[in-house]
Amino acid sequence: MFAVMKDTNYAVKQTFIENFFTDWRKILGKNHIIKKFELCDFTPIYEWHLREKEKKKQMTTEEKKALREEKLKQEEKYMWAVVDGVKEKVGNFRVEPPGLFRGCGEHPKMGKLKRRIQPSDITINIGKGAPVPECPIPGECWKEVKHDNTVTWLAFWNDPISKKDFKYAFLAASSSLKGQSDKEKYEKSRKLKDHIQTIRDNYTKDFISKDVTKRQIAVATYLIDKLALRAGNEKDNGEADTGGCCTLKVDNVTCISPNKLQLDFMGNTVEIEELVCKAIECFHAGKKAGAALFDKLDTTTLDAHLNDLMPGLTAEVFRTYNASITLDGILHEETEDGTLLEKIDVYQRANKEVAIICNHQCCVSKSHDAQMSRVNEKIDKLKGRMDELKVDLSKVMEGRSLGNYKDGKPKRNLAPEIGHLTKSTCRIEKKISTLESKIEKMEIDKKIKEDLKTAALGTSKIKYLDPRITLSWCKRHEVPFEKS
DNA sequence: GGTTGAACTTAGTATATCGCAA
DNA sequence: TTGCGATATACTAAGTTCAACC
Repeated sequence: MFAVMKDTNYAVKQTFIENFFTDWRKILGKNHIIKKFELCDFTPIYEWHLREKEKKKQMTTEEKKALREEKLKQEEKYMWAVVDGVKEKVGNFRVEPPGLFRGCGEHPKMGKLKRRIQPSDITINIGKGAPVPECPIPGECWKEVKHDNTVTWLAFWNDPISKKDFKYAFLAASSSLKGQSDKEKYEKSRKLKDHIQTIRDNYTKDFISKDVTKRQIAVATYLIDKLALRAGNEKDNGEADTGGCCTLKVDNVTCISPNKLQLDFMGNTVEIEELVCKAIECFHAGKKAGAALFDKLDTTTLDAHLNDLMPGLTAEVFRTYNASITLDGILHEETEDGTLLEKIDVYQRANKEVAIICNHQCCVSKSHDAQMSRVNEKIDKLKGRMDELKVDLSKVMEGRSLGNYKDGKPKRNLAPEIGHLTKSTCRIEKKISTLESKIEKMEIDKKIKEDLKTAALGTSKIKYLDPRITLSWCKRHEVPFEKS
């Protein structure tokens, strides 16, 4: 497990190594010859792993296909569950295999061994009288078989890394159960549309409330609405150190008077209301680094307040609402009668805008730099060609010969006689202008690529954009749904 | 009224697959 | 046909919410 991770940056992190070695030594036992991590050479195992990977890569398409079909055949019987008489797809029917825990950020438990899950760890939830799924390991049995029809999970086990956490087997996202709850989510966010003006008026008033708690609630709601922050629950020590709105520390937030704000986990400074800036400066006063910005606030308090404003309103609803309405707005404003590609481009840009609002990030891809320099090369080449054309143009203007190409062949003289001057300069000029727009387009593409190297579009599309907005736009503008 | 914990949603990453241009 | 980049999917960690409990 460790050797396979040799080329990741986990393998060089002290916490990761320490946690890994502690757990490994437990397995090795006190008297084992292996005592020091530094003396272990994992290279042979790593090289074996690389060879196996290469073997897999070398397989022909048919071999891969056969393998896939064989796997599918074996899994078929685990892929479905009958719920209220309807066959539904199961999301995850495999337990998490053993491995080394990979937490996000500087997680204190990274590298710990995630042990194998046994049938005796697993609780099954099925209908009363339904046949109990056969335990796949002979001689072992399930921890428990329950018949709870008030929950949607099919099975669960305790997370071996964080004992108090559970891992569940649920139905797939395409199941009617998940679809139904998705629909309810989007209906709720549509309902917010009818309340949003009142809510915004309300918190704007409270920016200057004498009551500190009220003022903190107002500013927190504003940040959630305006910057699409997530709620920010308290977490135990021993978990990843990340934060949302309610857990903001004074050092996460810098005010730039009179109306700008810098959040350390977001790239740019953002423009905010001056009164919000003043309020935040006030919340800062007298606090040391590491202190909570909203000391009078937690998610329970905040959600209670939101629930008063609109039944069922929570912090997350603002994100869904703002994401979906942004998509709708951009699609309405910017879609023009154009080619299919142009329409899809509008959709993409709207999607990207939403991803930026929701701060959906990803790592820069390994090949990003290489891709960029390839684009740069292409642009340079085109620019070189452009310079040549310009020289040609001036020569033609002066009635001179164009000379030869590098390979010695004479350049096609576009204007052998002065009489054709206008026509030939036109042709060169036209070439120059198409080249110009080509370069321009590439420069724009390059900029977009660079700007969005850390933006992930998938999450907002699946979790925050009401599919009905996309569907109706597709219908209106004759774009096939699967292209959006 | 605050705390805890169960259940469920959201998020990011590794990997597989797709689709298009060279 | 191939190889690359874009896109989809699988996986699992991290987060939210709500209700039970004390």
